Amino acid sequence: MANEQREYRKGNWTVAETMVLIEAKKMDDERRLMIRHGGESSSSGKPGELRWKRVEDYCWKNGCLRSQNQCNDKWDNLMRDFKKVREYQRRVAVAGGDGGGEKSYWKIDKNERKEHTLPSNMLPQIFDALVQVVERKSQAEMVGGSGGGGVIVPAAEAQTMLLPLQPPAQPPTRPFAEPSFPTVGDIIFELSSYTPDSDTSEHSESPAKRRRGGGGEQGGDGGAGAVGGSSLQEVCSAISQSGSIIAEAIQSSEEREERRHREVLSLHERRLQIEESNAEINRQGINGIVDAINKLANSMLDLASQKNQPESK
DNA sequence: GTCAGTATTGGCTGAACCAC
DNA sequence: GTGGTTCAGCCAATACTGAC
Repeated sequence: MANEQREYRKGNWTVAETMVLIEAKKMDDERRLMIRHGGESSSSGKPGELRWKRVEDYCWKNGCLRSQNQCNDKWDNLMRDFKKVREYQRRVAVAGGDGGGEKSYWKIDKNERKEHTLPSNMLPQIFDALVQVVERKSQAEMVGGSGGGGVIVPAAEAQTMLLPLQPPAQPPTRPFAEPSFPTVGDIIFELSSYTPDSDTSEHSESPAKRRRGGGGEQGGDGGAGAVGGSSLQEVCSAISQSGSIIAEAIQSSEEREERRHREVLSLHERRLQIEESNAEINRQGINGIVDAINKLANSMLDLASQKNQPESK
């Protein structure tokens, strides 16, 4: 089907393209999970149906004209940056948040980010989208287990969901936003990182990370957050679970909305195409009729002139 | 057990951009 | 013009997963 030669776009990825890629990856993850959990016949292994090809196709359908290799590479780079930021945010949370020495990633400037070897320009909306994909994936992979796990609620989402009375301070697309008001997301972040089974992503986290084993520097896995009383743990995990439930509800409703929006757009496009082709058909039809009438008129004139001639003689 | 596909990470290069 | 930075793109290495 997609055998035609595609002309792939080059150059920097726009935010829109990146969001499409993240969406594509999310869809693909969902699809694979469905397959894995028996939702579909396990045709996942079709040799011809390569994963990144599907991602590429999805991207093309949504206006992101990149090749599967480009998508793969971009995703790699995205994940690298994302993990750095996420790790930093966790450290900040564990160290006591803004009260302590370190500030949230979103509150530090470019130079400070550089000092921490963090990406200088990770956008909150992209980070949020990645949080949704990564956390959902790791959660889904744990399904069957307690399922609880600490969910990292994206900063922007947490703000909208827990502070409904906030004025619409954040425009739909935040150019290079640094959330200026208190980041509830960070608070949830903090809570999430305290949950007993906090490191949700560590479970799914890279085989490679495991392979590089030892991972010396990050020694502070799991147990690092040794929190005092078990009651505190319970409260934290309860809050975190509630947060995850709310986040999931919001997320699924957003997804539905988005899907509907896309359907409406594609319907609109199809309608325009049909209208255009109708107009074209009408034009051709009218032209045909005009031609026919002209021919008829001509032949009538000919006929009339022929009839007139013998009489005149 | 083998193999193909995939995920992840690290390293490198080249182009584009920016500050000086 | 030059040097530094960022990012896309490419490659290699390693390990996991699922099919056979």
